[in-house]
Amino acid sequence: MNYWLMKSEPDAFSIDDLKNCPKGTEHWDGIRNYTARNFMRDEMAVGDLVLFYHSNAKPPGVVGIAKVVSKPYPDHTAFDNSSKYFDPKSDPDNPRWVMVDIKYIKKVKQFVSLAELKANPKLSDMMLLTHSRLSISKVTEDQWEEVLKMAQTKV
DNA sequence: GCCAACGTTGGC
DNA sequence: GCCAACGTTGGC
Repeated sequence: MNYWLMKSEPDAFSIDDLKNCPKGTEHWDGIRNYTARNFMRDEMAVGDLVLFYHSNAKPPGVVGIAKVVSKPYPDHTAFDNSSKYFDPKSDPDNPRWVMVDIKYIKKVKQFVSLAELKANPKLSDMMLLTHSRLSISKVTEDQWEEVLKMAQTKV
């Protein structure tokens, strides 16, 4: 069991958008960063839990909990030249980019802003804070429990 | 809208 | 393999 934090811009895809998907499940397409891809491809497993984070929001922060519900599989948007995620270098016979399916679990009871995360000394090593531009980051079990405590939420 | 941080690309 | 140029992310 691993824990993750995944960012999404609420203007593009919010926690409510995920909730409103059929079965609360959507594929997490468009990851075009090797570190984030490698996490999905090599380490994510069905059942892993995810902090759903709104980036480019006012204010940014953790808004909900989701779950990984598929193994990694090729990100087909890389092959679609009408997609904004089109990547001509991704060969359908050897896909460069992968995605997983994410399922809505719940919103947090108490929103936890980036400022609050930064202000908590127990979270100073959190990958979100040390790798600020990475859209998928790891969360340790201790960090997970601390963030859920701040969010007054249990899974 | 600005810009710092930083990942990627491509020439050499 | 180095590194300058460039593009993107995302907080503010």
